[in-house]
Amino acid sequence: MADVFKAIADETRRAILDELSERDEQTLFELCSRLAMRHAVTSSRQAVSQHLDVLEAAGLVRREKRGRYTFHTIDTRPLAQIAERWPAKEAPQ
Amino acid sequence: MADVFKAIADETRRAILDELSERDEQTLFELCSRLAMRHAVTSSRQAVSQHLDVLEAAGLVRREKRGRYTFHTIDTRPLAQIAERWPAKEAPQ
DNA sequence: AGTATAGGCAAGTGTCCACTTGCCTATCAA
DNA sequence: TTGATAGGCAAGTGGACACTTGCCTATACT
Repeated sequence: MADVFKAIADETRRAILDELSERDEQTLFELCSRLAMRHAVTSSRQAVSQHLDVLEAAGLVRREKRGRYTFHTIDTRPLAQIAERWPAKEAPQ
Repeated sequence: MADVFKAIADETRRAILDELSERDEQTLFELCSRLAMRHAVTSSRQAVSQHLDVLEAAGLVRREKRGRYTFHTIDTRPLAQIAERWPAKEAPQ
């Protein structure tokens, strides 16, 4: 669970989640080009790949290999637990 | 908003939010002793104070000074926006 | 006035981490 | 089978940040 907090602490990884949230099942190269064009992310392919390692370790992204392509899918379930950990108070003044 | 992600990336700061979520309106010294006893946090007073600076900058903690005491209050509202940013998909398989 | 309590300010240190660089492997098309 | 595409592996580097240390200020109590 601590991995989830570390994962979303980085701006580039949040942009990756944004992008995967718009369009799922992207390959690494696809992600790189779309991040550059639509999210002003200039990171290299290796940098994005390392970010995907972190996101996968946190359970926020799943990888599925088919032939020479690896598709990436977002999994938002770990994020739901964050708001549940510190519940809103009953009566805001 | 980026400050919120940075703020909750740290284990000690999450423990501070846990503690304030259980008991609000604590002073710095009160927080330090309760963190040590109940959350196994061994950080110094200065360390906790610096963490509270970060939490305040993120809008997650408010400070209120009365006399020689400063009381700390949790504000969970910024956390609600996290789950909203990456909405859950409609039909999980 | 003097002392204890509650807390702030600021410089220094060590560690983690994002990113780069260079090279290697695997799959597919001609 | 040669080349292009898609991606992995690993070492090195620079900067951000959590934490300490030392000293200072302010409020309250006797």
